[in-house]
Amino acid sequence: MSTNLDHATQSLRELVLSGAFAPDRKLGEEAVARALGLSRTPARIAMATLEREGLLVRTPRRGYRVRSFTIDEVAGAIDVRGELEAMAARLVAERGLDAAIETRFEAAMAQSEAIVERSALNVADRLAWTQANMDFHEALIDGSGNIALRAAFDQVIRIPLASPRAIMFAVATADRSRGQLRRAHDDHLRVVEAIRARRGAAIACAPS
Amino acid sequence: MSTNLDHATQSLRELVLSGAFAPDRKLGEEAVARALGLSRTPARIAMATLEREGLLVRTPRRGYRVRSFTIDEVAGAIDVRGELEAMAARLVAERGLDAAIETRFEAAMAQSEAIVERSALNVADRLAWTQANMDFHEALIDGSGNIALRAAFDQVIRIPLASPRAIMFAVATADRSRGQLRRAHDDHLRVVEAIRARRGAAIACAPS
DNA sequence: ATGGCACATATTGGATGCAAAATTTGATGA
DNA sequence: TCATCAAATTTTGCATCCAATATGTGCCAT
Repeated sequence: MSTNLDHATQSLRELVLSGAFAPDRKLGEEAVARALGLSRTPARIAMATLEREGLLVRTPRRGYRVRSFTIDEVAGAIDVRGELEAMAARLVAERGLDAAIETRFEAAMAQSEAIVERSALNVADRLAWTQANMDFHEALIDGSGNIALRAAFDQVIRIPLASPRAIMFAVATADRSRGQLRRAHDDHLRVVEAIRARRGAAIACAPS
Repeated sequence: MSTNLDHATQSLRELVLSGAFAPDRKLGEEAVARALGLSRTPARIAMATLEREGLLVRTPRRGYRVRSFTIDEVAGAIDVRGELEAMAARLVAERGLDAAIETRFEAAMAQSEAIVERSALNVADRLAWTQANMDFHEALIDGSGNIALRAAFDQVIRIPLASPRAIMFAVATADRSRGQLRRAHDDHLRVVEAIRARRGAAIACAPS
């Protein structure tokens, strides 16, 4: 089960990420509460959570505001994500693939393979590819079996456009060529192969 | 200025880290509120924050409990920290040292150098060394100029015993030999030297 | 004696009320 | 006209209150 609070936090997160509030402008508790259809108490808690996530900035006694990110900051986040994923791949290679993770890898790969092979790619295809891409990266992180790595990853992908989910849209806004998808897919193939061969070292791939 | 909430969060964090509450046991709002000398509202926000940090676990409608960490999880966190610091060192080497960071490096190095040279080390010395060690690592992260790296680092060092502050006490509980301190100090020297020489690659050091 | 059910109690989740601090507005004087 | 200061209003931060749900206890039936 979930509570209203979880829902409120997620809603507010989506609102902020969708740009519903202007960056660097004051974000009043009352306004947020109204936007969420709740009172100020859960709104306040959701805002505190988003502050910890880095999406909002709080100045004591002066409220919250939406944090803005520069291109360099986003690029930096993607760098860190790549580093963490490379580490995850090494760890998975060392530990070996357990059945559950292997299943997730294969499902994601099959899905993305099918899409890449298609002749014409519509919006639904691209969304599906994005999902498969995310599933792959999530499986990689989970496979590492390192909860600190997982926590760091979660922290980093909260930076707008740094997530595997966002990359699709970041590159030329929803118009990524099949060639790029193909390349990302091949990268993933190489990673899985290296993991299977237990060659942990020197796994690196372009962000996807 | 700071508010009561910031104090509450910090106090609760320290209480949890100090083991004031038994792990995996229910942590009632009322109890926390009393422990903090505040009402339930700020207590709840502080608990939500600590949940996001990973120190508490929440089950909806069933409250929070203190999260327990295994040895492996702590070790994993230290691994991730090392990886992030290595990345930071590379980035600093690429960017070059700006004056402010260089000053911080030198202050930390001087402090730790002075302590390592001392003949007998009392508790105050060890605390001071811990502080200098922390300052060094903080300067390294800040010097990277990558806010995502900073955020990931902050997330990881919240795992008990994974912080540069905690390492001192983790190894044989406040009885680290001068040899170990010496080695850590030398590691730091090597890192700074490599950074000065702009050799970003292959910087790695033992946790300290 | 033990398992299950109903009732009593405690606790969470959310709304509202209140005081303090900050921002805005308006007035006054230079 | 513009700056400055003060009053009014808004907003934050915290405490308390209320409803809904979970938990604990004791009784009853088998």
